[in-house]
Amino acid sequence: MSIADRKGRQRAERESRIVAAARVIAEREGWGAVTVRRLAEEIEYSQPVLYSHFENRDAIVAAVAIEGFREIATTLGESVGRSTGRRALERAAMAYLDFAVSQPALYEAMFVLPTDLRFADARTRPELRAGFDALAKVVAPFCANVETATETFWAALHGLAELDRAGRLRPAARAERVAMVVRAVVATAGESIGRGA
Amino acid sequence: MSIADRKGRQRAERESRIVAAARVIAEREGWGAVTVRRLAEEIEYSQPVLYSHFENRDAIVAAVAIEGFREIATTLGESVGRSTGRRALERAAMAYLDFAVSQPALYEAMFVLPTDLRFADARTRPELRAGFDALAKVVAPFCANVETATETFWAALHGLAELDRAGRLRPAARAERVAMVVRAVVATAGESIGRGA
DNA sequence: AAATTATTCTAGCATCGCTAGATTGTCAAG
DNA sequence: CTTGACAATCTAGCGATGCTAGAATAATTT
Repeated sequence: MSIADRKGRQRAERESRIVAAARVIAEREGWGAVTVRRLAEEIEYSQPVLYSHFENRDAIVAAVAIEGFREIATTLGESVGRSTGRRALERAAMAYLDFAVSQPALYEAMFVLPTDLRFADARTRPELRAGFDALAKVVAPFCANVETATETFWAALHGLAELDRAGRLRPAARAERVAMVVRAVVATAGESIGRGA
Repeated sequence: MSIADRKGRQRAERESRIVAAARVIAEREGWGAVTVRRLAEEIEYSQPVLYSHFENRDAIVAAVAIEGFREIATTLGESVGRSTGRRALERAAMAYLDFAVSQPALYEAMFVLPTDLRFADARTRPELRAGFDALAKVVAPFCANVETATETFWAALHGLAELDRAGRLRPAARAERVAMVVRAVVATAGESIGRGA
């Protein structure tokens, strides 16, 4: 079955070349420049070939997004490292923002463009959950209701990333805003534990 | 000059009919359904007429967005009313989220679709600033660095709105998340004042 | 009434996502 | 080696998009 294996490998490789090309073009020229014709030219095949790999253009964007979710999970994990407590919070927050700002098109694919990737749902793909778990880990020491606190922490970071990316916040104050979010999580710890849920 | 006035009025009215149609269609069927042909049919003129009002399709979206910025500013102001302190924070936060969730297409126009409306900039249009100021007003009592604190508060609300809209948070926990943000602002007050800037 | 200007429409271009049907390549059976 | 079946791929084109040039109409001025 070695020959069928080779075909399968080549097919998989072609698929990943499509995704890689989409990602590169998007990051360089924006998602508007990622057309099916352009991708076909890039991988040196005709357009219908793309549709044997992906149902439609959105599915290609979604494939890039999933790459992004995988990467942000490991990036968050690595950035935290062995640090704990407030230090871990700070590093995770900074790493999150750096990720979003340094790869805006990737981040856009993950959070702005597609809608068919469900989250708070049973069908949620594991890639989408890993990043959330990484955040939950650093938030947990400070909050009783971890799920809600993580959602809120994540939302704050996401909001900072989005508004920053859109040029709607003062770039110079980025670190200060991150520090403020971290301080907020730390400060609520006493209250929230004292108050219960 | 009454006749020229009438023409000006009619022209302005036609323009606002375009914007209104775009907004209604977007809210009912999504922005993808807002095509130039569709809008032309809606106002019962040919397509080129639209281009005598707006430079391109994006400019129509931007016009809807500006309506949104005007409205969210007054909505925030009204929701706060005479309340102060923590109460004012809570009401503003809830009003913000309600606005975003109840008019998703409008909110999308304001924050997702266009990029040519600049913010932290000298050319920032006053409509875009008013909402920010409304938030600053309720945040100010709790923070020394109002500008940064308002940016951060706004980002938290925006993140909650976006992730909520995309179905990536548990809908049932929305109020809890808002409460958490409010609590965070209140809790940081002591620290941030004590620590200075 | 004629000429000029402003207003609006018809018709079409380039490009997009996507697909049906023809064409080529591959490989086992005769 | 030939042939036939099957898989892989391409050519060509459909419908819809944003946008625009140039024709046609309406309004205003001379």
